[in-house]
Amino acid sequence: MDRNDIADTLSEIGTLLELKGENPFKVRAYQNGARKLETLEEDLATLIEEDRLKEVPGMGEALVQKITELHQTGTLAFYEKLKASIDPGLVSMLEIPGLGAKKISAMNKALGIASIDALKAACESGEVAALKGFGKKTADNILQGIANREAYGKRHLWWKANEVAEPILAGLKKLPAVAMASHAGSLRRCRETVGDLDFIVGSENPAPIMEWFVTQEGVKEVTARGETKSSVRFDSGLQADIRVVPPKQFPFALHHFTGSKEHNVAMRQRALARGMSLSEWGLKPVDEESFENGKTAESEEDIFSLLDLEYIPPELREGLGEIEAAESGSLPDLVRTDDLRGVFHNHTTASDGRNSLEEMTEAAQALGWEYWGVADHSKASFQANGLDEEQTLKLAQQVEALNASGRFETHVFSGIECDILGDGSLDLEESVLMRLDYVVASVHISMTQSQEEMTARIIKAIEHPATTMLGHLTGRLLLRREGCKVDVSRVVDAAIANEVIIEINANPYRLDMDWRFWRKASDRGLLTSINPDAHRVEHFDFVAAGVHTARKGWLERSSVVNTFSLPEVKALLARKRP
DNA sequence: GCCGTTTTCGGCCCGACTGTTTTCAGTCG
Repeated sequence: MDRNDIADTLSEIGTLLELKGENPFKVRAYQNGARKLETLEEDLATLIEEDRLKEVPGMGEALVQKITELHQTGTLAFYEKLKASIDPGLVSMLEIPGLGAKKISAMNKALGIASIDALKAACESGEVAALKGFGKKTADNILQGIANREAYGKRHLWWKANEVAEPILAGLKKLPAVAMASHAGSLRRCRETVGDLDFIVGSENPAPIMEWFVTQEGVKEVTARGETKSSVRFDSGLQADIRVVPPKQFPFALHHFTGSKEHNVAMRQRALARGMSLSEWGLKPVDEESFENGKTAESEEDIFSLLDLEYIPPELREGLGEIEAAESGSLPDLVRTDDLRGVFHNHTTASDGRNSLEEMTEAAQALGWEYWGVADHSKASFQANGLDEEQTLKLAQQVEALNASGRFETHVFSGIECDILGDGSLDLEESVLMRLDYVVASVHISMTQSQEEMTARIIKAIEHPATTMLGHLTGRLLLRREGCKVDVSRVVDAAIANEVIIEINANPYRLDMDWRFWRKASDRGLLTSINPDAHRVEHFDFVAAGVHTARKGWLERSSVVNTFSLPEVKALLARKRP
């Protein structure tokens, strides 16, 4: 069993123990162990073989034994026994908001409820409301939760959530009662999808802010309304929370609610090691009763500074080593959207794009870019009006003529998004591909191959002498479709060995290759290009989402080729065109 | 279940909000 499967099993053990009413800290130990396993720097097999797994923080005797058993045999007696003792229906009930292990367990004991359907029936019949500790309101909320789960029980694309959040944040900042305001949570950390929106406001006068917030356009339901904290749900199902705190507390609250949980735990531990207690309320000596005489902070920068740390940008706060890097002054100087000087991988009306070569060039110039590259589809993408050899060369001639005309200051590179066929060969003649400035090789067809087949196929395409970069590695569409199965580590190795760039496809539904792979890959020397995969001029804006992916992957400008100047990029592309 | 020069036992973050209570438990973040 590989480490991700083992991590899933540990996490599930945590959930099952919770339903059993086990010590919450034991539950946390399992969940922490699962996470540690997922983010292991070293190879699990090696660690087990050399008996060094116990050196990983959070891995004690019990976890090491269980992980070893799972790794070597693929099963775990403890887990099988635990699983058999708990009805799987109870586990699914945890997904209903407002229901936790205690209530589920209570209803199970008193009424024998062990499925969401049974729960729904018991709520409707009044049985749940009659239970001690429950009431009509609770039963109604459970029913509402079941209904919401069906209608809304999903995450939201960062891009779309941000479109809702931006006007709210702008509106909040204009309110007279508001001293300062920010978004927080996974939205601020720029995760590819977000569960809900979080807003933190600094103010001495919360009442008018609450009133404004719950009456915003698009608010369908006010799910909580307090003096300093409220929650609303929008038509789209997206939920938004707001918290108002005194201005003095704002930086601490902002830091706390930006998270991640793992980052916060590490920050608190760091504070404790210095005899201090850190929370959303402030930073104070451990032995002080209140935060009244605690440290003051004007901004998040001050909080990090008080703990002898460099400022950690929100995108990095995932508990993946950012605090250690901030301590040693080795945080990356993260790439920014305004570092970009151009983009590759874009489409025009020659294949399935909406705008012409000239319109796209004009838009690229308006963005201040020094260059952009046209990479229309190749003929295997029949549905996208892909180009054959003759059409490809014709488009390249048009590009050449446009550059020569001097109509635009922005230089246009001629490329192609060439399909990687089922056997790993490229869709167009090598002689044609070599005459273009660059080739983006992408998988669009035969997406359901086995991991072994797909990995070999992609590596073969990487080894093709004409390939400049690899397009959307897995082909995933967030919240819609899983990507194809591929051994990322081997693909990255092949790309480095063959001087091939792997793109960050910045389409908000793709963000592929995933940020989780980038830190390690760039450490090994892999370069990327942040590509909007634009099919119309407005899509150039997608690069902002791609930059988030790069930042979450710890990337600096030096790893992102489209931050390079025009001469530098020309030299880079020429490596593949001897 | 993990951890430790204050501890091998007793902590492990804790406050807001909700609903059901009549002073507090459960959930959430």
